[in-house]
Amino acid sequence: MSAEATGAGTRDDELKLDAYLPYRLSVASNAVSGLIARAYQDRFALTVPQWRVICVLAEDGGLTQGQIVARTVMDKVTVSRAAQGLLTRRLVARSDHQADGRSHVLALTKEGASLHAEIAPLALAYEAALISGLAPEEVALLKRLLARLQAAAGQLSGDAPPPSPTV
Amino acid sequence: MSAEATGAGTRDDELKLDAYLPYRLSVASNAVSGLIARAYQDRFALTVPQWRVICVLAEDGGLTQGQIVARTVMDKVTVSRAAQGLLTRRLVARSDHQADGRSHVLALTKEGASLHAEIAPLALAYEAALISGLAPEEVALLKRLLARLQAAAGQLSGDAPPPSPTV
DNA sequence: AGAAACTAGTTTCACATGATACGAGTTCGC
DNA sequence: GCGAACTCGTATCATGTGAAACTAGTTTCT
Repeated sequence: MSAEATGAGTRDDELKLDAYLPYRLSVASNAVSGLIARAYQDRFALTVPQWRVICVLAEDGGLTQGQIVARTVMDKVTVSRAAQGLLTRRLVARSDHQADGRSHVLALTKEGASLHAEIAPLALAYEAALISGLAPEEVALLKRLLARLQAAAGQLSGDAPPPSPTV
Repeated sequence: MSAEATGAGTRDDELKLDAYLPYRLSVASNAVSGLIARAYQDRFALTVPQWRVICVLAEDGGLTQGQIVARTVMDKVTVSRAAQGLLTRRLVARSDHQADGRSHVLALTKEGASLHAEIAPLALAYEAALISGLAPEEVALLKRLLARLQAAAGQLSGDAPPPSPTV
């Protein structure tokens, strides 16, 4: 092993990149996202945004793009492009929103639904493979902590950003 | 609260996006990365790759780009571009590698080092703000779990990717 | 020594992403 | 009702990223 392990003797007031949480988070997320993205791309020619749209439509039924934006944490533009791709592939269908002419309601077509049914087990298998070797309560804790971090980041984005270096 | 919480009644064989770990991970990471990236950008006109390069140079002294690539998890090209930006701003200096004419050794200049000294406390303050409200052992566990996920993802990338949907 | 195989780093290209601007439709105020 | 202010979704633009090609330098094999 090359050098000082990640374990104990790290002083709190020093910055070690390997121990820096935002770095660790980003690296782990990139690794996982890359894996998943490649899987969807290779097997089904779906981008991650497209996959997410399919997911929420499968869960919640017909939604407008605005609702999808609110539901997933994606940009307006990203959702728009994902929807277009899915439309041309006839995986989702669009119907005019009755009360609002600007908006449309998106819903899975039969093909979209069966594609979802086909991918979902694979997605779950990936998740299972990733967390294999973790205790269930560890996974639950992980999810809770991630949610906390996300909330804290959102909080800090709004505030006058500099958390005073009160070290 | 809107609907079924993340807590109990989710069946394992169903795919709920909100409970899907890769999704949660990606969303949390994006939130945190965005926060950090904006901070560095606004205050110091540094990109995240540039900041990472500064960090490892501050930790480990003179390194070649190849070593930086190995140390951080970044692409060759990303490191190259980050280094160029830092060079033109005179935050790092380049000296020819004695034993290998293709390679150069990068090291922080005095300005680079003082910039690092200036940013590091802020970076740590951000981390502290993010994990405030978490118990120290929770944070430690989080880091361990992230490392595990990263390792598992790397593992799966190499293998014949499809974890059989053995659900 | 000289040619083939390899490596460090850069350049080029294709693509995905998000900020901004825009057009169409809706709502509010009068 | 009619115009101003607003919202949904799309189009345009600038930027960042990684894959692949390329250059320069090094190692290996004969």
